[in-house]
Amino acid sequence: METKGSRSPAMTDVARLAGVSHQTVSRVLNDHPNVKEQTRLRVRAAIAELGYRPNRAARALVTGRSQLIGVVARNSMLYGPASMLTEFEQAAADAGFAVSVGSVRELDRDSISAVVDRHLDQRVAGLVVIAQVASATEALAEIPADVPVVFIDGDPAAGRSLVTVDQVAGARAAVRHLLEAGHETVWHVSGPTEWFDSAGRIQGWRQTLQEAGREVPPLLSADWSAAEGYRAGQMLARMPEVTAIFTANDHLALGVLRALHERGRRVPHDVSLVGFDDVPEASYFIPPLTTVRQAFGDVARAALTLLLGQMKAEPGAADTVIVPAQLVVRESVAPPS
Amino acid sequence: METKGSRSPAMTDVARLAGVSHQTVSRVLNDHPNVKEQTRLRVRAAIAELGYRPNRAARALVTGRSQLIGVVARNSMLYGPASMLTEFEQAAADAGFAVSVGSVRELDRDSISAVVDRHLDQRVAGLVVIAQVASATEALAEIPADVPVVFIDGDPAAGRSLVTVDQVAGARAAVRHLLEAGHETVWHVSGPTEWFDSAGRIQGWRQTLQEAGREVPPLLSADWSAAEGYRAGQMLARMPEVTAIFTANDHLALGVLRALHERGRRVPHDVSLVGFDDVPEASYFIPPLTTVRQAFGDVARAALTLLLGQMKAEPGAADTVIVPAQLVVRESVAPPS
DNA sequence: GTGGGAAATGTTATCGATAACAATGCTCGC
DNA sequence: GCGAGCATTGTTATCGATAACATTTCCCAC
Repeated sequence: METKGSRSPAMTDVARLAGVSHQTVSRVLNDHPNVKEQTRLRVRAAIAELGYRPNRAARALVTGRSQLIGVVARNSMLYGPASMLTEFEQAAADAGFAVSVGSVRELDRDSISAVVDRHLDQRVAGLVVIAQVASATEALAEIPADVPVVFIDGDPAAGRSLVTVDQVAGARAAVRHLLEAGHETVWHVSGPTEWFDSAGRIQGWRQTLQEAGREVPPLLSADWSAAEGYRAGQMLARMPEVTAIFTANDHLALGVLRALHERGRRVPHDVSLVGFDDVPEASYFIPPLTTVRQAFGDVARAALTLLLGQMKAEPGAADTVIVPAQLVVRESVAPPS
Repeated sequence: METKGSRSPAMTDVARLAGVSHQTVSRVLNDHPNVKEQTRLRVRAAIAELGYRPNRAARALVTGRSQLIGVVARNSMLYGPASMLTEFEQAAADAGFAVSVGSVRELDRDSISAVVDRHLDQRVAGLVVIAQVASATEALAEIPADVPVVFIDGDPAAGRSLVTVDQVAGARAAVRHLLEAGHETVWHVSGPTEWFDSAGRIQGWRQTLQEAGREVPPLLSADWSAAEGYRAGQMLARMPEVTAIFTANDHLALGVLRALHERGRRVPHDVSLVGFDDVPEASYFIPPLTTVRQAFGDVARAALTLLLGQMKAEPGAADTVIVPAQLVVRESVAPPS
């Protein structure tokens, strides 16, 4: 387009070409009502001819707000957060927004404040905080009240604008599936307990067992890694009474799978297993893993909708969207032998 | 900090408090040499007292360039690109830059141009293009020559500023490792052949076999998924002469692993297997996977360094950095039985 | 056909920084 | 003790958009 050696055209260039004032060009650009149709077309033509594109910096300066959405996320290669981010970026791009990521090593107050400040420097139009732990929610105190904010995965009870997957229901589906296969009870390898996601899954697991009048075995809590899944699996593999395991994500399941394999306990013949996430590889585990899928795309789109809503209307409007989770049945569950 | 209800302080506020002109404040901020030490301190104090932070939009407007680096990447949850992105964001943040991601469904010219244009709208200070296929490199024609650009994973022969992992050497190490274990030859399940990464790994595989005077078996090419790895694995599992397999990434290896398992061919007893990437779960595959690790952090930092270099000096300076890959030996390789 | 009011357009101020130039102040040599 | 020359600081213009207000145009009712 703008392969000319000179600088890119500004609004006044368009105005000159169209024979109007720059303000009229601005009005056309912003879809103001009081512009004659004929003028509008003339301006549009001039814009097209020059390949004009508005300078976002200038606009941001005068309006005090950019076409940029800041995302705060933990720096991690975890499947969930990473999926979330790409999905959100796609949705935002479709709505004409750019996304600036600010990742943070730990979700503590200070790190989050620093990233939020960086985003505010850029005069972001809104913020999305992927806040899987309570400390992240606390950091919201740092965010000025007039900046639209949406949380993903935060505390469902916080009364802030928030989108999250129905972890409890997902876990219930997983546990119910195992009970229905005939298992007496279900063991759970959870994620870090300070994560809301973990808490929800633990709660769903515990409730379902209790409602069915089953004994609730001790909780094994881990981080999200295959390594810790393996460690937990080594314990579980030694206990013959363990016939059904629900892990808080698929990578934990992978670790458990290997531990069971090493002790000669076969899945699903001896032990049934259900994961969470439905990572793309899950159907190629040995055996293919029954798991719970989270609709990250839906979460991302819902978050964007909430954010855009806040930009138009009052920021700070609390609105909670809970996206359902879905059990994906494969071959890692069977009746107890 | 700026919890006051009013707007955040501007440079003139700082100037007034420090008893200097706003220009002097600007000079302090930009580390200009000719400011008296005493004045500098006074201004610094005023900045701290007010919690002043420069308005990036205003700066971008007048300099024509923001403190924002645009990254163009394919929208995918592949381990490599995703790792790349987070690592780069970290490095950029440390250098005081924000990162705007622009992901794209396909790496064709049009999609890339669109994303690049969006970034140019934001007046990015530089661009990083994660360009795994040739079509991405072609799209560089759209990028004005005065914008610093660094490619990651692009065509090593393109003569553009580029950082990439030494795919050839990585593949050579993998194949050599298998040959040294005593295997007659090594089969290869590659990624999509139009990817530079794939091409490099194929080349390294082929070269190493040829140099050792071994027969080069037919290439099995796939996408990067466990699903296609499984399909390729089903074929390979049926062929008794296959004793060593090198897959172009770990997820392919996972699929192969399952296919071999299903046909009762044991790894590494009957078949040896080497992957590529070293995803965190790789040591929890059954058996733990020998693979090749790519130093994504190094790639990201090198890319940033190149980019900053271009910003200071001439953009367009061609400079190629090749980051080594490293074989990680685990348990999926053994001598042929 | 004329006055009123809305629709359409133009003018000027503004956002908050940097750049270019102007104007001080200081040091030092003779 | 005075002027050259550099170090330091201030003034004004500028980037490219939107906002607020001013002005012109148009249409219609009376």
